[in-house]
Amino acid sequence: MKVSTADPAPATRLPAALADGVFPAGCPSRTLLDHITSKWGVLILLALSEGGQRWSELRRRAEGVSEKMLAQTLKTLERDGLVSRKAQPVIPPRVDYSLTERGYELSALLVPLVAWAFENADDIINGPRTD
Amino acid sequence: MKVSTADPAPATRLPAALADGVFPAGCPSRTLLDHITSKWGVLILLALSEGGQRWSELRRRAEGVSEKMLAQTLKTLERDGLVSRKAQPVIPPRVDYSLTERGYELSALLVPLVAWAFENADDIINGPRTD
DNA sequence: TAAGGTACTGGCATGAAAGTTAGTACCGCC
DNA sequence: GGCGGTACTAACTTTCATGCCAGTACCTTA
Repeated sequence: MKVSTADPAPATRLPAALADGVFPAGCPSRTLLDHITSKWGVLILLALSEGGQRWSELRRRAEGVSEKMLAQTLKTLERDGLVSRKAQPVIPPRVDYSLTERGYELSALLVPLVAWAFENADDIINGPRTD
Repeated sequence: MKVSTADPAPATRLPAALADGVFPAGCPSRTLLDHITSKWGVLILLALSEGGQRWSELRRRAEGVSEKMLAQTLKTLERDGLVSRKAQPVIPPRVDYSLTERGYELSALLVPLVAWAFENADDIINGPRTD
């Protein structure tokens, strides 16, 4: 089945692995995508793309995140090997989070996306449209 | 407040508009990001990045999507000016969906992300990890 | 005539995601 | 001595996204 017939040449191509261009339902990439494109996942990865940060700073930067969600998201990202957690056994607890190498790889792709969203959001959401 | 002190130089930078690197809660980019990083939003944008397609083909390619969710997601993306809908008033209904110029802009950023996820997913989710 | 395909819409139900609140352990500050 | 800060976890509740099913309108094929 031929899919692209006479369309504006897509400079970017889907992974060839997709037989017939179908995104399989059980595919692990679905899960991973869910993690990294989750509401708070994106923001946390973005925040960390600027360098290691502490719990409380992440809370401040991802405005509106609850402690629960921050903990949960960080745990998921850590399990996925995107974020590394370094806890120092000092008396007021101090934990630093940072991106792993893999995390940086990802954030390099994520940052332009968010930057684009940031630039276009106002136009699109509040838009020139009046309806 | 200095954020990045001695971290692996991030080649990619966040939009400078972010004061203090804080992602504001009420920001329209949050909404837009929610739309494009939604479970089905990503897949539909990706599918369409290969060219215009019909309703039934999108259903097949975004495996597991329900008709309701497909309709809803397409409507949101259309309202955001990312997808355009062309309905032909023929007798068995025929509707073609495609990306707008803005949609293509976005998909150019989205495709590498998904490709990366696709490549790394197996490793990360089912992983070399045994626990 | 009945089934099936196309492109939907709407209602009800449910389950997962998210928010809220409270608790922990230890310390410094006033 | 009590409050606040740090970095969480756990229980409870609410909200919402999603799923499932049924219906529509018209045509084609069997």
